[in-house]
Amino acid sequence: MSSRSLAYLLKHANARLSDLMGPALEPCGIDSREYGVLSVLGRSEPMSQLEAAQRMGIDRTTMVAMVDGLERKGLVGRRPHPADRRKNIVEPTERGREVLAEAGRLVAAAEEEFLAPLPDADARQLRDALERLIPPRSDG
Amino acid sequence: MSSRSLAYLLKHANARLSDLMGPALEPCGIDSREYGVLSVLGRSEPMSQLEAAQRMGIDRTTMVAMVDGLERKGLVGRRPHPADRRKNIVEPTERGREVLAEAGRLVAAAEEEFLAPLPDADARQLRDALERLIPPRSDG
DNA sequence: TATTGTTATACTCTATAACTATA
DNA sequence: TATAGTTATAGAGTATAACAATA
Repeated sequence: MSSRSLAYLLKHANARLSDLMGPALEPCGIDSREYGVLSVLGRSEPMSQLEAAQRMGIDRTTMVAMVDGLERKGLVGRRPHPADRRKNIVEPTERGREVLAEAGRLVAAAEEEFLAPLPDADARQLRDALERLIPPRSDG
Repeated sequence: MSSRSLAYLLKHANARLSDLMGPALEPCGIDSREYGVLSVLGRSEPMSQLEAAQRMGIDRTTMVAMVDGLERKGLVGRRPHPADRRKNIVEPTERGREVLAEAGRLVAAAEEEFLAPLPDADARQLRDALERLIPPRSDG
């Protein structure tokens, strides 16, 4: 009866991982939200701002600000979509890909630290369970 | 390589559960944050605002506003601590306990819906894993 | 007319700093 | 001097509404 609620646990799990990721990413000059955007933009086919926003489950107006920031840092570039000039294709720059690669290693380490209290099998199962609870947006 | 990050999964798990809990609690006239405060205040010994805040991992200034809201709704009452008049003892009213009981049922149903994609054993293991990742504040 | 990007704006949640009263 | 509650304020993160360009 005194067990903590699932909402509490998820909220604080989130907070704890953020607390690990923020400092971990500092050497890269990006925060965890920017890492999220960069990894979406860098890991598959070129996509528009709207597509990227939808894949992350954030609003397109939020994506504008995120891309602005990453562009100022020289990590992504905008160019018009050749077939539909309403759209911006947003892609990581060369430097952006380097940062993404390094950030990926740092994030993996942070996740590992976060999951350290769990045996490997339990950590894998936690991830699997969350994957099943959160259906992918379009592809994944 | 295209697997979604743990941060993404936790953030969206959080969001999905909130989306379920908000509407579920509407008949009670409270939101999920108020439910959290109410359940902390109702489930163990009487405690001060600061103790409640610490147990929830939120700031004492945030707790002021939460207790204000619950007090306006007639769900909790403040009274001075008999031995230390700097402290407020905050306790659910009779109506507050009724609301808490009903809200507890609604939240349990919302959690069940959230966890529906998982077999019972996996759902239990998810909760256990999160418990181990998030150390309790003082007792639990 | 609908969609994409953009801007301006507002809202939610939370914390920090400073004050009051008590200890 | 330190602690508990309070207030005023500010910041982060997000979304909504309205506009321009394009489809």
